[in-house]
Amino acid sequence: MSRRGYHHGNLREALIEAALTLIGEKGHSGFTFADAARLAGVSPAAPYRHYRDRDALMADVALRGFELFERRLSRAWNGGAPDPLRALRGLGDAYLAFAGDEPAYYAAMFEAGVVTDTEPALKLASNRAFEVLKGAAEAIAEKLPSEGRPPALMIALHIWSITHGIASLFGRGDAARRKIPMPPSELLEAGVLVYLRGLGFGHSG
Amino acid sequence: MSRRGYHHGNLREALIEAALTLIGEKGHSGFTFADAARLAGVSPAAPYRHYRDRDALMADVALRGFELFERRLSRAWNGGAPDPLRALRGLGDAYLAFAGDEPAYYAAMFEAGVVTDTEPALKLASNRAFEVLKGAAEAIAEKLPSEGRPPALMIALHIWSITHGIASLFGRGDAARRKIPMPPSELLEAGVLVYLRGLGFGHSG
DNA sequence: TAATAATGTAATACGATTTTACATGTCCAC
DNA sequence: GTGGACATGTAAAATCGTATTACATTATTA
Repeated sequence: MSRRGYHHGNLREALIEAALTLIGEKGHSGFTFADAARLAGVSPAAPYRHYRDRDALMADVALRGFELFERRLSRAWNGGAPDPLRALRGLGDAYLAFAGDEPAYYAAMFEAGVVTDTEPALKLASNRAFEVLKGAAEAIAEKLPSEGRPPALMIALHIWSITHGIASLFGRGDAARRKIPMPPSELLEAGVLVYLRGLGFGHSG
Repeated sequence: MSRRGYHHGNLREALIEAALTLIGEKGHSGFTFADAARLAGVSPAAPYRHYRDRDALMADVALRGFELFERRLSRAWNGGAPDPLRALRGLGDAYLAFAGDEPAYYAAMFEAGVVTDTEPALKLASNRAFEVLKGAAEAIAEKLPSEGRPPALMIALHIWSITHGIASLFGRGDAARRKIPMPPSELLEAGVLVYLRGLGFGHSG
């Protein structure tokens, strides 16, 4: 992060670090390109060598966020071990922990208005993170009675939605969190258990 | 909106209108105080007579958004008529329709980083909107088997979370929407039905 | 090692933010 | 009604972020 001469040496990474710090402090609209440059110890024009504008830096933060997110979710899911239900619980906890522990990444990914469709790398990283959830839903679906079972994609979207809703409304690591009389992880676990019971989970099928 | 003399006559309202227009066009971070002033036809300093800064204007947009939201949700719930299940479906549809049709309000309420806890009026309006959901959850809970039934508050939080998650991820009226192969309202309805089945809805209790 | 690419700075133009002093209009007490 | 207080507007100016351009320095490599 500290530069040794005329050239910084690793400005791109330093700008990402600076953006994360500033977003964490003041929210996704509370950081400027010039702030990031100052924090990295370079002139206000230097960041333009690495990013077209502030939004491009934000998009790169989101990209790295999705990549980190995917790793965290994959590790938590752990291939469905020791059993799909426990692994799913761990997956939900990892999702909530990410939103709580990395509010800057989370804001860049989901709240800064970054459009994931236009940038292929961003779209890919976002899809990969979702694929972890989809894989989990498929493993769960196999344990369900086949009669009237919805597609695994729909199950994945339901679980993603309630998890994302809880994370966004109650599980954020900043001032915008709404307070409720229970931990978000408990709320999520209870909700998913009710949902899975509604799908006949645990019955023979 | 058009002024007749030295004084605007209704600048406060005009600024809200301008903010909604600009947020709708360019997202919650894509409008400035000066933009709003220009759109209202006044000097850049005029808005400061009505709002401390841009964030205060955004907070007022959020406040009005919550008030409108509460009216829309109340009307959709309609006291639980003709029956709680149908009314709940209408409530969910109203929630999604609000997010889709009023992305500017929705962004100010849920994505602009407005802290609802510090401003009493904002907190009140936000709570009132949630109370509609809570009332619906209570009406639904009465139809459930009493054994192992979670508190109505928890049911309300589950339904709020999945609805908000679907609205945020798939149901927004702007470019940040992620695309899925089904309408958000259908995804929500299916999810809530599974959840209610998991609570024993429809069984005798 | 010399040319070239990569990466930084300085200077500059422009616009947004925010304050201060001042101008104009509204409205209520009398 | 009218005069003064208050509300609400403008103008001007200081400060800062954005973004471009010309130039300076370092890294890379043929």
